[in-house]
Amino acid sequence: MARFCRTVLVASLYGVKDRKNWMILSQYRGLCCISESHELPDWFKVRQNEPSSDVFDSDDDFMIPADNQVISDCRTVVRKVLPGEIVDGCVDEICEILKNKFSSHETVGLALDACSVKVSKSLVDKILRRFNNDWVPAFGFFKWVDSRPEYGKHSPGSYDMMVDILGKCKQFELMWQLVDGMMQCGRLVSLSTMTKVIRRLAGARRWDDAIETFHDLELFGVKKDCLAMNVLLDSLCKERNVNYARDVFLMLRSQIPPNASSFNILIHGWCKAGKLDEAKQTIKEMSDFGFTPCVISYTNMIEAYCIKKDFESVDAILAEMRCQGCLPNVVTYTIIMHSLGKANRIQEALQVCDKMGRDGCVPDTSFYNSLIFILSRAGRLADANHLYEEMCKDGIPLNATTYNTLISASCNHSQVENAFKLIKEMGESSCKPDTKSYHPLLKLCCKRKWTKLLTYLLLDMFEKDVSLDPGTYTLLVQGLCRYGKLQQSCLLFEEMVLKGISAKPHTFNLLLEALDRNSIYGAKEKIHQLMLHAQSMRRKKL
DNA sequence: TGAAGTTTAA
Repeated sequence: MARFCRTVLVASLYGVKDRKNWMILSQYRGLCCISESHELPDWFKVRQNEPSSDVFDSDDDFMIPADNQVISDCRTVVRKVLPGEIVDGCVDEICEILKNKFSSHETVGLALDACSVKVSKSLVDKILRRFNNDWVPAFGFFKWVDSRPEYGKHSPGSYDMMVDILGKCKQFELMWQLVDGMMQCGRLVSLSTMTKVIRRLAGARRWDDAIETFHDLELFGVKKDCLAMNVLLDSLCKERNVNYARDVFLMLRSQIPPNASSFNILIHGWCKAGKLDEAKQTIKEMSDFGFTPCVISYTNMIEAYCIKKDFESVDAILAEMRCQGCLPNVVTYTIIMHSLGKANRIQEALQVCDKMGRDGCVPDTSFYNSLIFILSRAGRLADANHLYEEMCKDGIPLNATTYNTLISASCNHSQVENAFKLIKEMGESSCKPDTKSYHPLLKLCCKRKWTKLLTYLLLDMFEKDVSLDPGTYTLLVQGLCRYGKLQQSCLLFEEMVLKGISAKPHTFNLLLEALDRNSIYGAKEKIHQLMLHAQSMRRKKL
């Protein structure tokens, strides 16, 4: 029954020559949940090099429907099909509801009141993980659960996840309200909570706020110790403000004794910023303070020279390490091999593998991933695939990066079917596909104007709860616009802005120019309004 | 993600 309804729905969707898919995708994501297993639709099975305007329609006449009839029809069908048949546990039932569009997090609760599932702690965490890019449904659900008398209190872990989601989506006012709420509920705020707050503030370039939060830690019952200081230093360094990190460090170190990590964090910050003199100076300070520079300190320096392609200096540091009795490890070797590969020095890169073996250092997943990357970049996709097989055979665990690297390589070599095979395998393995897995395929579809395949991929993403992140929206809006799919581009742009994701000025301009060129003034006005809306939202956030 | 390394990025 379920399969039948899905088929009918999908068929009717594709039957209308793509016109309404985009509206449905944008307006009613729940549609995608009706499939129990996913297969490639027939039209995909035609090979890409066989000309078939029907399959890879490069000029479909997409139109926005005048009313929302299609959407409400789909809702009716989906509702009829749902109970008991397709819903696999409470998680799916709740996701089904949460995938609708909500104007605010308050309205989410009203929609959820209609369902009668038993909420458990693990269910809350699963839902939060699935909606970690969509704060409105996540927060609405979180509040709704909180209001149910039988649930009790959220666990500190769930609170921390929610804090992180709000921070990631730059909802800082709500984030602070939640932290205050945690304070009122007892001693729920921990260093882990405040770590999320500090990292997200620094990530939004609110460096002063991040520093102020550190100074206020004790108000939240969290100790201002070396561990907390390191979180602040690391957040500042990772968000490219190593100068701030240094100032904070100089200010704090008389009150809070640093450890070796504090120095290594700073060394890493300087190295990433390409400031090698400062990095060397910090290594000296580290020794003066009584900490011996370790493999991490040296590896940071090596990475900085690798970025500059200064492999002679890399060798000099390796020699110095040996003198100090500090042996390079798999991380050191990965960095060197990767950089040689990127500098098109493949032979030398491969020699690193031998050298590592002689040192008795065992390759790990990241090392393999790196090797797969440089081999495919050098056009040796067959060797890369062979390595992947070797990993499977030798029991070296694969991770999402292994798959994502291979998918991207396959797309770059126009091996679309291999990319699909990998994404399918991924779904069946323990590492689930994420936005990065789909990214290269989406990009290729935009470039080749494969609208149907693109629609299929988006359906597949929604089905697997892979939410679109800002990068993917940007890719789609720009990609569709560049390749002449202006209306689809506008729709996605609208969805992006309404979700509170800030678009880059470049994206605005690209769209406006294209609409101008095509004299589509109505849409131009609409995009302009959305742009103003986005700007005022951004101002509110600041 | 979080004291160092791997994919993605106009």
